[in-house]
Amino acid sequence: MKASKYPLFTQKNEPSDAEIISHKLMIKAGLVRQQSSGQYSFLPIGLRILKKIENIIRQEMNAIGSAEILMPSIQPRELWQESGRWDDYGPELLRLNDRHDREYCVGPTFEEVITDLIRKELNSYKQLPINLYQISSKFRDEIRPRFGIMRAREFTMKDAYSFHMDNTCLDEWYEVYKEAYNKIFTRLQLEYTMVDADSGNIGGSKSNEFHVIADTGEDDLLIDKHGVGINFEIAKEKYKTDDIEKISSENDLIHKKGIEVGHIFKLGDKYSKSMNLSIADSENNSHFLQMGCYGIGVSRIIAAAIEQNYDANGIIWPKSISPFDVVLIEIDGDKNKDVREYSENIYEMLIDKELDIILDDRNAKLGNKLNDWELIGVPQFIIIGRSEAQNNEVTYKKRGSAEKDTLKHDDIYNVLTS
RNA sequence: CGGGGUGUAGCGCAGCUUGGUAGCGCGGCUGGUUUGGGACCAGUAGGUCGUAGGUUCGAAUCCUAUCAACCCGACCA
Repeated sequence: MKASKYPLFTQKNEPSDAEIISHKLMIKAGLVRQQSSGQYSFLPIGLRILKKIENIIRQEMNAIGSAEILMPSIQPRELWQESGRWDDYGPELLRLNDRHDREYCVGPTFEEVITDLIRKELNSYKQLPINLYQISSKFRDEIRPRFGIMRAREFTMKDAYSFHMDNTCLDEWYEVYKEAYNKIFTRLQLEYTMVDADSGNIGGSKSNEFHVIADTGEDDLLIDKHGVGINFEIAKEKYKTDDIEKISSENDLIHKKGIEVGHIFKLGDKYSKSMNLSIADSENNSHFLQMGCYGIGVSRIIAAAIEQNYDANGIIWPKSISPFDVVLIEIDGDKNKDVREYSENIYEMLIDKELDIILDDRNAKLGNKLNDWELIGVPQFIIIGRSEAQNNEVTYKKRGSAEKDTLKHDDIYNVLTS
């Protein structure tokens, strides 16, 4: 990727309608642009980050044997009436009619659609368990969207669904997903915690939330010394008081703010019963399937990661989700043929080694380039000017540190990947 | 939905109190001088002041309505 041909949309001025740091930086660094309330276009850099997160999730879902599918976002009223949620879900469900005046909603979640799919496809209990997931756009008509993509109306979510013959199997798979979630958030290099949670209008018997810890989080968490936590919403019921300070001091719990980025549920037979998803066992006795569902707010993770990783100059991406592994900045390459050629050589060499690299060959000053990439948050810089080109070396710098090191040509790759 | 403030150039803002037909910074474009951490000089383009109506000789400015996005609250995987 060459910056001269790659549209960057960084801006110097603070956006006027952004309140929290992640929102401000996402606008300034040119990751997203607002289209209307709670709806954002992803610009090239923003989409690269989204795809990096998606791919980590995809790999870990595939690793546990969950298979990727894709379902339609516009869903017929009939399915939602079967589950009872056409009436229960409320105004957050965006409803619309087609040209034949048939009623639909824009999917905020997909229990109905996938339950319908499985009841049509499932022939035998021997096919169970079934584990499927998708990564797609969801729409929730929030009362008040806010904080940029943090609480958007349209957002990218990974939702997985599991189908089981019995509770024991559901319990086992619930733990498998839980473990996969721990792997995902560890790979994303985020400080996070899992808490017991309220299952809300998704329903079911048990649920756990995964929160990225951040002061700007909208959820109150109570965490014990082993890192095990509970959402304040259910702590209120458990301890029969609304006083969060009282609960935390009396029970030796630490109060922290969290951004909910994942939520897993044991649904039990809520949807299989209402939508009649059942199968005969080996003795020909019919059973409603046990279900689980497992969500991750993919786009929200971008904002959450920024809330945890930034400084006065901009974003600082964890290596795992940075839009690029490294930016190669040439100084006056447009005027100095040696610099340009040498930069291109280094660039080609690193591409061959499959690093995600962008060569900033724009006709701009060094300070401008550095400021752009510090704002965007790429974790590693290689700088090439006249002296580097002459001496067959490069200047290496990490995001967030003022220190600059000189690297010999042969050491570049090792340092970048260490 | 209740409360609050806000809509003026791509972005950030001033002008409004006290009506006289728009200005600043950033960004853009052209030329020149610069160039190892956001350069400087000169020139230049870009806005029927959210929209509609009203008052007035005259409205960005006053009045009414309306729309939009933002903040607080209720609500929310």
